[in-house]
Amino acid sequence: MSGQFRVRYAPSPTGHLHIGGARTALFNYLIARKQNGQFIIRFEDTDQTRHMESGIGSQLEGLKWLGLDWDESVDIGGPYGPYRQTERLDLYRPYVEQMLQSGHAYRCYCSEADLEQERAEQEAKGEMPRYSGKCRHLTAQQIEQYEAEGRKPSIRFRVPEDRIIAFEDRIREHVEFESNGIGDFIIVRPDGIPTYNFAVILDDHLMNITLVIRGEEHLSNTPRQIMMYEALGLPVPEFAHLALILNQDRKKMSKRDESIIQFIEQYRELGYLPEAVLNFITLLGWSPKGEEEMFTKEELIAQFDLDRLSKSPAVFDMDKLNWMNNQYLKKAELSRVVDLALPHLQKAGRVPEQLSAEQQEWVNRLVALNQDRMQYASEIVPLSDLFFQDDVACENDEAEAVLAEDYVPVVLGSFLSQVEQSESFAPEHIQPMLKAVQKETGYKGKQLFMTIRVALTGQVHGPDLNITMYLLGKEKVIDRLKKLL
RNA sequence: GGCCCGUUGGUCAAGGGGUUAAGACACCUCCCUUUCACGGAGGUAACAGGGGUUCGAAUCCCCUACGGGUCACCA
Repeated sequence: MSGQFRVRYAPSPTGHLHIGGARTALFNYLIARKQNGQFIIRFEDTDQTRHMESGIGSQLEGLKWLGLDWDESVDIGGPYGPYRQTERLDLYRPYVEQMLQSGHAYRCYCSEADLEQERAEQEAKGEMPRYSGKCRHLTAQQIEQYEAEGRKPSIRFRVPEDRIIAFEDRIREHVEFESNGIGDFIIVRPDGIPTYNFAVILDDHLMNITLVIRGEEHLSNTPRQIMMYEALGLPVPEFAHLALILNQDRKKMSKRDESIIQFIEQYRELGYLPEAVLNFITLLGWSPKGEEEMFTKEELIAQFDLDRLSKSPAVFDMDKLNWMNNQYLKKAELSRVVDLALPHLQKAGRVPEQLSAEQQEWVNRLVALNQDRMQYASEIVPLSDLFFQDDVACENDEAEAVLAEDYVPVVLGSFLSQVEQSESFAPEHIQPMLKAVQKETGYKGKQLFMTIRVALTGQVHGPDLNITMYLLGKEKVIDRLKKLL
């Protein structure tokens, strides 16, 4: 099994799948498939206080929706399981022992309150908070006394002094840190559960991970991890640190930030197409070789390349995502778009839960009419407003100006009588009526079409007029025309 | 504040010593269309600033500025 290419996505299950997490997972996935390696999903749930059981299912579902699949994880198992850290506690124990025995780690009896006070004092003095190392050299008697007091120790890693920790990041290239800038950090909590920094290296080692692709926020954890690998005599994997995704204000996205839709789940709900979201996210921090940028998952796998990942952060551009989703929506099967759009119409109370055959047909036509202009499926609701309004109001001055022309009554009157006399109101029969109006009144082009469009919809922009009228229905058309005459 | 990372149009970005500095989104113009939209063709717009190195710097080096990350018993 050694010599294989193995990567992993290791989220903490604290909530839904985030754009940033999705991208990290995606890059891991793409390179794994490209290299014929394995893609593992592991859950880092050692923080009991923040644990959310639903997080695991939700993360996996989000990834599945995007079209990813994996070789090993909690749902399908695998030879390196279990795949959640709280189930791997026994596996970590020997390494803790080894650390303690070799002197690379020591017990620290400081309570959280002690540490907080220490931090406060340091801050008061204008120093930066950092563990003082006061438990580094406890005597046997001190330890005995602490134990007698019932204190539970945490275990700290003894950071070596005067070391330079250097590594070759696949994205950042040469990076180095001084060990002196790093305080002794906790690797096992008093309750025996290891902290993230310790558990990751053990899992990555135990799971034979060869390349760690993760967000830039982990870059400064890397020297800590390398020191631990070395203390345990374990091989160090390769690293690739991805630049972050920023919001429109060029800030890291915070959970509360509403300027941007952050969770994959929300895109699904709004009726985005997974292949569009996948395509778009890939382009955040990665660029293809040529000029083409619309890719299927398979094409992305073939093209993906670590060397083309960007070092600088990317701003999430909603406009472009919407454009791209529209591109995919236009090419999608109508029935698929209908399936996405219908629930939104039902939720808005526009059509009933149970549709008659005619209603279904009406919805199909409505969606087809708007398929080219929808950015995402739930937009069908605002786009269909005009069919459900009792009173048609001009949307703006431009529209009002159209109806203010002196030929308006002539055109509308002529068209009204055409409609009233018509036997069929099918789209193909509407066209001849317009011709007749043109012949009768002499008005054509903008003067004819725009007048009728604004009269019936209040808008100067809109979808195909004949079909709009057909979907509106003869009664409503007559009704709206009469109101203006 | 220390440490680390970054900086090409409004946004995504290519380009890594010699280029008219690509392409995409957005925006604008024109064409097509008896309306609207689609589509097509164009256009505006960028190497953060200052020093070096070099015949020559967007590309290499240094400094400054700005942005970000991190300094937890969070990941």
